[in-house]
Amino acid sequence: MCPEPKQGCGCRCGCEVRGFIQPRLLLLLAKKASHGYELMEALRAIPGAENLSDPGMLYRTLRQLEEAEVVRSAWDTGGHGPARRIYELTQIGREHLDTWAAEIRKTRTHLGEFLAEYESIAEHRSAKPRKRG
Amino acid sequence: MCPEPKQGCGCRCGCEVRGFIQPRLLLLLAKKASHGYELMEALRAIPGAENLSDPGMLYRTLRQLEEAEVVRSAWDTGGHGPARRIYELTQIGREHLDTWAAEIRKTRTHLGEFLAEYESIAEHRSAKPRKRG
DNA sequence: ACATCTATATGCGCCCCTCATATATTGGCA
DNA sequence: TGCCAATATATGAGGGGCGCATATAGATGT
Repeated sequence: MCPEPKQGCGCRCGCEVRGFIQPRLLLLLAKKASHGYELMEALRAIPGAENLSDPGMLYRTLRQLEEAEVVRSAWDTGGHGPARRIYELTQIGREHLDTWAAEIRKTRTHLGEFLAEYESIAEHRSAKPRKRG
Repeated sequence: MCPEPKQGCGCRCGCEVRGFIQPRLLLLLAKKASHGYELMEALRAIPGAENLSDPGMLYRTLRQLEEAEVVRSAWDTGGHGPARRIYELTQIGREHLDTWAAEIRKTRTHLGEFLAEYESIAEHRSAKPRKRG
């Protein structure tokens, strides 16, 4: 999106959903209780979620979610490496995930409507020569 | 998404695409050259884009887009009200819109994949009684 | 002894966005 | 004539999301 990405305009240059790390984490935790590092690697493996795997953002989000009682954590010292903080969803968390899913469904619809309108214009544009710009 | 939206947690509580006002404006301008106030009302009329119609964000974005040579403007003093700044897309702007559309298509796909996975879990969840949370 | 991997955590700074505010022109109405 | 509303553009303050760098520390391998 940046006119000159290499000149460091600072913008994000992409179409990303704000706060999307939250539903990603909730969905992962809905499948299986897990700890931060594992969630980080899971995000890294999901197409379209790679950039959500930043540890800074990740651990801060997990803390926020716990503060909001969306997740619950407990230390696990039984593993092989350093101690891990195991997170699991609460009932509130499951409800949050449902809410997120509804919002995401709406957003997806709106993106579809945008694309439909774009395509009708692009089609029209390719049908005749462009004016200079 | 906020645990306590009424207590003013400050978060956005929704699934919104970052910087989405940009492609919205580009698409509107691709259809017809226009000025800020008209674009604002157009956004207000689009389902899912109502919250993009803030004048502060709008005029600042238009200035940024002009700075980046994505749009071009000229004063129109012939109308009935105060002078209007008429914006139109440049060639760079049309290319930006194409790039945005490609990104949006990707994001839409990723949202779809998220929802598919969510639904398989929600289905599984509703098939048997939930554990306490 | 030392590097590497695993694992969690904090600090800095930019940018997007919301909300409030300022200003000028035009038109309607009493 | 005086006043308010609508039209139209623009700036300022403040907060949160996010990217990037950095710190810490236990466990493992050589």
